[in-house]
Amino acid sequence: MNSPLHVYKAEFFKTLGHSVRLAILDALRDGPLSVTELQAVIQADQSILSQHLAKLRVMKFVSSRRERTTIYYDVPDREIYQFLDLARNIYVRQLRQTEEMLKELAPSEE
Amino acid sequence: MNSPLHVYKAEFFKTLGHSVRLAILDALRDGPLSVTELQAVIQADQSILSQHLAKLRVMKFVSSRRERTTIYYDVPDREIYQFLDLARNIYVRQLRQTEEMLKELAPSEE
DNA sequence: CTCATATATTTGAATATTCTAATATAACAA
DNA sequence: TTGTTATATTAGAATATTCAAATATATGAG
Repeated sequence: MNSPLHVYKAEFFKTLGHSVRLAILDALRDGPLSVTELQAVIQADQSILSQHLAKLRVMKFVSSRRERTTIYYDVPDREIYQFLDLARNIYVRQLRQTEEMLKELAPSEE
Repeated sequence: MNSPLHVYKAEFFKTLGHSVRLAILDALRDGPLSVTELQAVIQADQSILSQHLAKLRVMKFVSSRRERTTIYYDVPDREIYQFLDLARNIYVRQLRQTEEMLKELAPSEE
């Protein structure tokens, strides 16, 4: 049950469980960006961004390459976007379910 | 950047970021199970399981139905399994990458 | 070498999550 | 009613994660 693989799977999802890290992956959808560019797109400061990039690097969601003083981050495994899109389908349905419950609740004010 | 939706997405992944919760979803792959049955399959005690089921319920990964004194849990949105399988493809590749790095390291003992 | 720019790492406090143990609730049987 | 089984919830301690601030490193210019 708590085999290394099970733990690894959990780490995989945990790594995606932060809004800044999701924003980073989103920002890299159309190709590599430098840290400075990421800072501009996502409103987060340098240190925070660097810390989250480190986590994404450890779990191999992103790769980086230096070009002079600039470091470009990239998402080498493009299937991640298919995966994120599938996730979106699911959580949109989950949200709609909640919405419907609220609608049922509102008119009768129960 | 920290819009409610972004936070919600993160919650979605965070909910999957625990080995017991992943084990629960795995156990429910072939149909509903009661809490007692889940306890048998996954080696975790009642309270723990119940707490993790609560989190999965809140995020609508599972639904529950009572039958006399027994409560059966189910995964109503089957697309979740497609999604989990896609995740597996990705993290298996990520693990292989790490494995290759280790192989490169071993022979030369660098 | 010194300075500037870009990025990474470390440290500790703030916050969130998980676990354990105890208690609560719900359904039913006797 | 009392007891029993199945499950849920609560409370607090243990642990993990995040953030902010400070510091470190790497590269290149002058």
